[in-house]
Amino acid sequence: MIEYSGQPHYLVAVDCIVFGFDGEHLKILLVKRGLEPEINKWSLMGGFVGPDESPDDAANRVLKKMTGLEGVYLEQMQIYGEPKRDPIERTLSVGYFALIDIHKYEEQLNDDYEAEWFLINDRPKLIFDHNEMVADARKKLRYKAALHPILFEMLPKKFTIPQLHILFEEVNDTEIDTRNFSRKISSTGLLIKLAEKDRSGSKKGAFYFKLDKKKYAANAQAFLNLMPNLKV
Amino acid sequence: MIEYSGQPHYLVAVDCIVFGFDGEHLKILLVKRGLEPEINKWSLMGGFVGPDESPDDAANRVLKKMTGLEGVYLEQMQIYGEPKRDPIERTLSVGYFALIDIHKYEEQLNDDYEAEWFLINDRPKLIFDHNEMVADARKKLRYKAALHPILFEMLPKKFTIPQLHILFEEVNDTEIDTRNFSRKISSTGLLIKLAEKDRSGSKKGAFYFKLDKKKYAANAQAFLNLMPNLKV
DNA sequence: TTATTAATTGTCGTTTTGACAATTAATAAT
DNA sequence: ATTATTAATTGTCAAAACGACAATTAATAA
Repeated sequence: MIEYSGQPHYLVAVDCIVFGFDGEHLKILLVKRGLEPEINKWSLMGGFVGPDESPDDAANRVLKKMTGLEGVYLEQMQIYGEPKRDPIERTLSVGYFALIDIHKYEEQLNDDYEAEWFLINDRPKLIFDHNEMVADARKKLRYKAALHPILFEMLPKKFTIPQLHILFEEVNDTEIDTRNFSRKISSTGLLIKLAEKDRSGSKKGAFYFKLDKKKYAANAQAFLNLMPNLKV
Repeated sequence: MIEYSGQPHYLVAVDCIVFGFDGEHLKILLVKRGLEPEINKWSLMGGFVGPDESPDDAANRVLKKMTGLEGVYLEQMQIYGEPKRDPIERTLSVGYFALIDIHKYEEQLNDDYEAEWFLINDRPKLIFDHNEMVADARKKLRYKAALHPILFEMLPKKFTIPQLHILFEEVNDTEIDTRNFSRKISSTGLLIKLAEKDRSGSKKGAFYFKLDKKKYAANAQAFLNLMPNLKV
């Protein structure tokens, strides 16, 4: 068999920044690393890319293994490839960010892996360059969410406008006028109002909405301007 | 030395989609592949990631080697990692797109490498998954250029609004109203009008402009809405 | 019955957008 | 020298979007 002679070979891994929303704050899912070095330290969930899978496949596999979830929103971020980033041997890692419904996860919790949710603003120090990855993922999430309706991925099927509002504020770390927000979200035409109300949060109660999946699919690539003062 | 035992190792490469603009059309720079398999077939310029460099470093090195240019606009696109994408042995490739001033390149042309500019819409079939990479790069270029002032990177230091206008139309494959375009570009405040005129294109002549580099740097991350009908 | 609270709908002046017209500065033709 | 021609530039205006802010509504608690 022919080979590209003399070229160096490296390990290739994937690391996933898993975002969730508990109704109040943005969270990320971390695991305790299971191998040396830095064993038992907090890290992103990751794994090596196997011989018969693409990095995308690997990310989905890792996510399935550690959360039990399939078909989650997963997006390739960038590659991390500094020569010395892994002290043992050279490993390039493809960073992904994932958006999941935090409640869905709790149901399917897999206790084999020590996974835990942390507030994005109060998380432990992570191994290697994982801290940088989280910072990058957060930026990318903001960027993407300002233009595309992806934050729904972190909410249950039925959700209220106030819930969505808090989520947007959390992701963007800013206050958004409640009244203008409702109007903007409504104008996207992506939501279908349900008859049912959520009475847990207030006396009046807030109507539940669900995604119009057809329109959502059609608008996944469209530019939407979902944030005020988008133009600096 | 400790190793991650039993994990497979792969080759890691970079491939660059180099965009240029000749005043009329969008072009890409291709090279004739110098090694087996598919030797002498047209391909993107690429190379393996060396042991002491990051993928970003490698992309810059390849670009320098094949075009003579340094400090060009280079952006990581995504990783291509299907197991069978390279028939010889498994190679993952990080795709980059680059924007260069086509005239700058001509000056520094390096004849050691058989590089040639092709119209983006009339290019030869490329090896492996390079055709897919070009398609992806084009999409990404459109996306990015709709929001951020990056197309200037393909123009000379002095350029006219009509030149910029044609470039925008080329990249987006659409017609843009000349009058609204000038106004929008002016309103960004990124351009400085020069006293000199370009008289080659018309009787009246068009004023030259140059970038306000300070404002350009400040707006590199800002959202600008540079395309009409951005919202679908 | 009233006070309270949060959700929802409404108002309005300003800015942006995009379709379209008029003017201007040069050269080429008469 | 005057006029026609051409492309660059500036201008107009109605519709839509934006964003600051107020009023109303539907429930519960006092």
